Amino acid sequence: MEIPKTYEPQKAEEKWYAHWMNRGYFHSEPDKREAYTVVIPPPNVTGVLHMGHMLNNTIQDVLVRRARMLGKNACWVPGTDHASIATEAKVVQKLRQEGIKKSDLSRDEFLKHAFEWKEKHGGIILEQLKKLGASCDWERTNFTMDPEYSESVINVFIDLYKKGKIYRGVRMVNWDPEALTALSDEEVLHKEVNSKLFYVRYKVAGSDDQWLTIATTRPETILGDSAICINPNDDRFKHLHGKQAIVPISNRTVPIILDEYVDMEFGTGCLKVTPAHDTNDYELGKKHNLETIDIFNDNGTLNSLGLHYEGKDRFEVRKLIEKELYDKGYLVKTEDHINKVGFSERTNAVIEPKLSLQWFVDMKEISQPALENVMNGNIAFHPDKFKNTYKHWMENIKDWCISRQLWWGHRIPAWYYGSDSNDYVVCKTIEEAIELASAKAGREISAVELKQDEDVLDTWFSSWLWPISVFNGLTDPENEEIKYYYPTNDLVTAPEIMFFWVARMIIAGYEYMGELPFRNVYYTGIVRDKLGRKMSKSLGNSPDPIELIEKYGADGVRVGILISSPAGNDLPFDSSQCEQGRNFTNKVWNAYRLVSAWEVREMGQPRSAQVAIEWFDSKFNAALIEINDLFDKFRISEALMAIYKLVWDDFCSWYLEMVKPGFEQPIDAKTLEATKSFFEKLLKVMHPFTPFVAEELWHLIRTREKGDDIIVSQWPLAQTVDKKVLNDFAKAEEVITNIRNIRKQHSIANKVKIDLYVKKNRDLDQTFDAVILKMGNLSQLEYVTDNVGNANTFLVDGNEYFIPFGDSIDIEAERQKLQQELDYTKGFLVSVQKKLQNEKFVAGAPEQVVALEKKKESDALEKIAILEDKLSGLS
RNA sequence: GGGAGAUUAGCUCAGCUGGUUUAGAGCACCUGCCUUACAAGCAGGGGGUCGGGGGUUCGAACCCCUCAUCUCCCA
Repeated sequence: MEIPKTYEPQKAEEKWYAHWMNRGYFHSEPDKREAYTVVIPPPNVTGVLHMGHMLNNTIQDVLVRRARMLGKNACWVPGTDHASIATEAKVVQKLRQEGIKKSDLSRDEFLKHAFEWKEKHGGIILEQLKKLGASCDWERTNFTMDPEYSESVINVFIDLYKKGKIYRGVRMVNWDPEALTALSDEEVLHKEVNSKLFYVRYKVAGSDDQWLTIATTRPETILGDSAICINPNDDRFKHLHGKQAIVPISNRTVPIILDEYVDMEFGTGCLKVTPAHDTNDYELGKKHNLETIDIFNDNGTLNSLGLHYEGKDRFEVRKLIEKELYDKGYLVKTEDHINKVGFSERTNAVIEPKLSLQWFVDMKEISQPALENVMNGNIAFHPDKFKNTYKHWMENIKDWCISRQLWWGHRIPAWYYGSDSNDYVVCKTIEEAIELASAKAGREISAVELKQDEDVLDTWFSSWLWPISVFNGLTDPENEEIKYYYPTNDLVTAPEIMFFWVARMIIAGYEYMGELPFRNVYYTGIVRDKLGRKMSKSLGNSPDPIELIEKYGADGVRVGILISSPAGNDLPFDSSQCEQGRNFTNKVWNAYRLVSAWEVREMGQPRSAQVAIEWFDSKFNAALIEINDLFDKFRISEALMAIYKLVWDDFCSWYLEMVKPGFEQPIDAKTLEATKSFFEKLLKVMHPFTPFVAEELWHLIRTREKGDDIIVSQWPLAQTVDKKVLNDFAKAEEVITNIRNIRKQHSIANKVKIDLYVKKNRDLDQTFDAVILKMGNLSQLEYVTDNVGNANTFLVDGNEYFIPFGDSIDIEAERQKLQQELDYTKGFLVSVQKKLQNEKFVAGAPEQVVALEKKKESDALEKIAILEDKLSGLS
């Protein structure tokens, strides 16, 4: 059968993925083997695969496939996240297109739409992961709103409440006026924007014409001012102590207070205090007992306290009020100003600090073990520089606002029965609520009187339980699976969600399992485009991963995305890398084509093949040891590069060329067998990176029993490395390269056989002479004692090599070449001798270092003598 | 404003406890080859005063100081 000249990935990918699924290789059940567990960072249920997912999941698959081959019981749990804000926003938008307003729907009606949307779009991303080759245990697919999962979330809320770690309170929160919900600090992105600094003057109360001037970026909030604050040490304003000021437009009289918080350098040194609309002002307000005047509606328009601006949007009011202040003579001047403004991560709306009644988790105490166990290395970060960032955050951890004014998510299990802010109970069911509320109120409370909290929990309040809840560790703590699979082994994720997710999973792990959730965290970088921009939908600079897979094959894309992606470094992605990956799969394919064409005949094994096998055996083992070590250090892309070079350079370019019989010549059985067995080992180490082509070739290279699949084969065991063989071969390689060079310089075709003479000045191992003969296409290799005249020469390890060419030799070129080498060697000698002449070096440096320098010196001297001798012989 | 990290070839990165390094790899580039596995290939080659300056040391890409530039995180 004719084997195609290029590898065709599509068919192989479909065939083998289906085969793996049918054989149940991805499925894991607890057994006696050591468990290796990875939980997927659950993508948004309605999301689609982007390059970040590709990177992240390829790394996970590489780790999982290798663990499986190491004989571990590998379990990779997939699933999706309900992503409350993102999903709800999408559903709202879709309904709007259909002419339905969310506010016209009841909660249940809305949730029905949301679930329909989830059924329709949910899980697309998981299907896409299959195309990539992800070997997830699909029977274990989880969703953060699955009934049992939801139960854990609610249980944890109740438990933390009972422990006094969850409280309800009025706090300054980040308000998203578009999504109409509170956000956690982590969901707010701060960006620099060009804005204006407005200088506005306030009249000092009781004076005729005494003014003070404040500077603000938000003049519209003047209507909510409750004080003016100055630094008590500011000599400029001593005369204002104890006075009051009149707020422009609203004409309210507010106190002038003193606090060292005010930066005397910034603006005018006078600060307007608006406790309802600025976090720092809120703190000031609390300290000085100021009135809190909230002038905004939830959607960012002004309310009745905004006077004649009622109903207008905050940004519109900013423009209008500027004019009014100017017209009335309050606006002193404006300046251009760059400041940082918070934006909603989801809706990109400008965040409004807003006072509201929300639920919080008290983080101080429960986060302690999470900090300790990362700092002491029980949980390892790769790269570990992220420990610093983590430490900084954990040491300054703030309480976590967990309530969201949304419907899509886990509804807060709190039940209200009265008008007092304390008239509520926290429990799972309305039946319990009736009981608890009655007890608390001291009277019979009926179901009708009870109203469940309208809010849902922050999505991360469910994802932080992910490594536990996918094994039902909270609802069924004694079950076999949680005991077997938890703690999981490695987590692969992006540093952006270190606080959102990683830190909180660690916290939940210690709080609920008394143990770490995973041992290693591998942080990937951000995938960027060629220009260094983050890949994003809005920029349209992100290639569609599925199209890439169709074009380059899944293996090609996997290689392309990993080839230059060290942990924690951003990955500037360019599709040419996938081309490199595809070329690699094609190279291996063609190596197979070559080997498959060889026919065995009973014959002796050529010497060149025999030594080639000896060499590659050591070479492979040396590389395997390195590859294992790189894996242990989570240096995944370096491991891939080591494999790439082992396969392409060592196996294809050297080994196969050495054992390859002449055109249409047969091969001996021993060499073919050794070659096939090397090939199999190479396919095994390739398999985690390029699973499809590896499986395909595994089955082509030999007929296999049922169940003999590479995915479940045993990872090669590293055997002994003969360093002498490697060393001797390196010298033979150098000789061959020199021969090729001379051929090229003199345009001698590869087909033309040439002679090589060797003058032995030193011990010379002749093991690889047969290889030199073959690879150099020599007619003979002869050892001589005298110089050979009229020849090209080169030096390897102190021995002289001659290739005579009769008349064709270009003496001048040869002289130049020798002179160049001589100059370099002399320069080198000088640098070595400088060291050796330095008495302090000889006295101070370790013996070995000095001995090495001496060896370098003698080698250089010897080389110089030979080169000079040759040069003089040329004239 | 606070914190972390980075700066090595055109690009992306290695270089681990300072000494086998007048610095390595892959890609890109240049030259020659359609050599009968692969032109998605083969063979060969060029390219870096290790961001600038100062210091410690017998010895610095590596340690210290300083300046510059960039990235990320937090407020």
